[in-house]
Amino acid sequence: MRRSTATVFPHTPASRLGLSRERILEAGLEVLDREGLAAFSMRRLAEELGIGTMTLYGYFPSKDLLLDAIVDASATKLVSAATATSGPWKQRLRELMLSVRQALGEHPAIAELRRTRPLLSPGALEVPEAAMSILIEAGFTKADAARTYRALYLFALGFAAYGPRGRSEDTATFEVQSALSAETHPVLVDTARESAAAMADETVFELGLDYLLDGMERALA
Amino acid sequence: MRRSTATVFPHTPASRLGLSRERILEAGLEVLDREGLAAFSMRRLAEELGIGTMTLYGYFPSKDLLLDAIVDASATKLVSAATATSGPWKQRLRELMLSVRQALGEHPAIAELRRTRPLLSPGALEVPEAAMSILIEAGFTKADAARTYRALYLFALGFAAYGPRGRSEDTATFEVQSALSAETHPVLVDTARESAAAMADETVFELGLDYLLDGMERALA
DNA sequence: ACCTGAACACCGTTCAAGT
DNA sequence: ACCTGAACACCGTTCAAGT
Repeated sequence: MRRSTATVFPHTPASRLGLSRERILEAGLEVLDREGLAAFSMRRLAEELGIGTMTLYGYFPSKDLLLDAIVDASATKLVSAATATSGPWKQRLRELMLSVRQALGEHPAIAELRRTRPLLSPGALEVPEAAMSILIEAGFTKADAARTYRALYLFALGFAAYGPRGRSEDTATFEVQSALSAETHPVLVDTARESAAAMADETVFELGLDYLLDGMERALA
Repeated sequence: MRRSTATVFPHTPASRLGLSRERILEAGLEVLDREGLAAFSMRRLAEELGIGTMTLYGYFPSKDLLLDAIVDASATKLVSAATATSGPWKQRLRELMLSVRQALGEHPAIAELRRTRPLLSPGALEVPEAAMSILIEAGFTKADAARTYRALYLFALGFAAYGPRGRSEDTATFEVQSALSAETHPVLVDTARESAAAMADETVFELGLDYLLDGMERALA
């Protein structure tokens, strides 16, 4: 149902203000990136574009559908990354998941939005198409390939949504230490610096991804 | 700063309405579970409790701090799960992560809230304390143990926040198939049933967890 | 002391009107 | 045809007042 936006509002009206759905989506993504989902409102976006709030409703029937369209548009950009290469399956899958993670990481608000908006536009499906192709070639059954891709994707989403968020390592250290006492949490106290560093560590994605790929390799053998 | 709630509002006032912070948190979690974060409002919660909206502000200084307290309270329940057992490190860690996943899955709105609320209350720290202890015993360095736990935890959060959500397998199949064409997505079309099943499959968590644990074992060797 | 209604500055969206 | 202000039913929170 939600996907019918494009057919309900099929073409750009002859705007007197230089408006178009694309222009609105672009500005919407900017506001999301800059101020976050919580600050995103129809009134705020209209102000950004210098138009009346209700003008937006000539291009998108609701805030929800506008957000869906922003998610779709930003997902389509993944296509080029997905159309990659040849080589050993582990390496190809690794590169694909790294590009997924990068794409998710560039727009943190998008990852948040995806929680309630499963992504099924053609552009967004390039990644699972490529991943499933690699997995089946590697020797997984259809069912195992699907479940395995799902595990990889959920890890990438988890990292994008809950991973490092600009917070500095020092801040994290302070936060961890101030909540601890040596009697109740001896190990965490002893590893406070390392735990704080891990929270800010972007390479945790690659660490987890390599654990997953190695575990997959073992399951194939 | 956010954690100072408890000291700013240290005790339950002598309520004429049988109110207490605990009672409010309990009702808040019920509303979150039943209606989701989007529907949660101070007015809605007050209505649920049969009190004036502003009465809530005598117990919690803001909606944000009330939500923090709900997250903390629900996290503390994990303690018992964390105080588990002996045995091989893989098995102990596996059980611990399964209990984390179960706890996160029982209250989906909590997983959503954690996105912007790092959890540092003493109760919530039992799990990382136990996990780090197992990992160091297994032979990981402090830094690798911290990064590895982080990867495991991000996978659990990803599954809780983005995993199966009651949607039936049939619905998922329909949604996947209706977006596909055989020319552009041959593999997905060929595996539509399996891909849809994977989206609804609760055991994907265990699959990914076992991949991670096997990969970790290999890294130790 | 505990509790609360009115009011303010927000929000998404309907509807009727303006060009 | 495209664009929009007023109005409605919401929201979190301040403030002053009620018991």
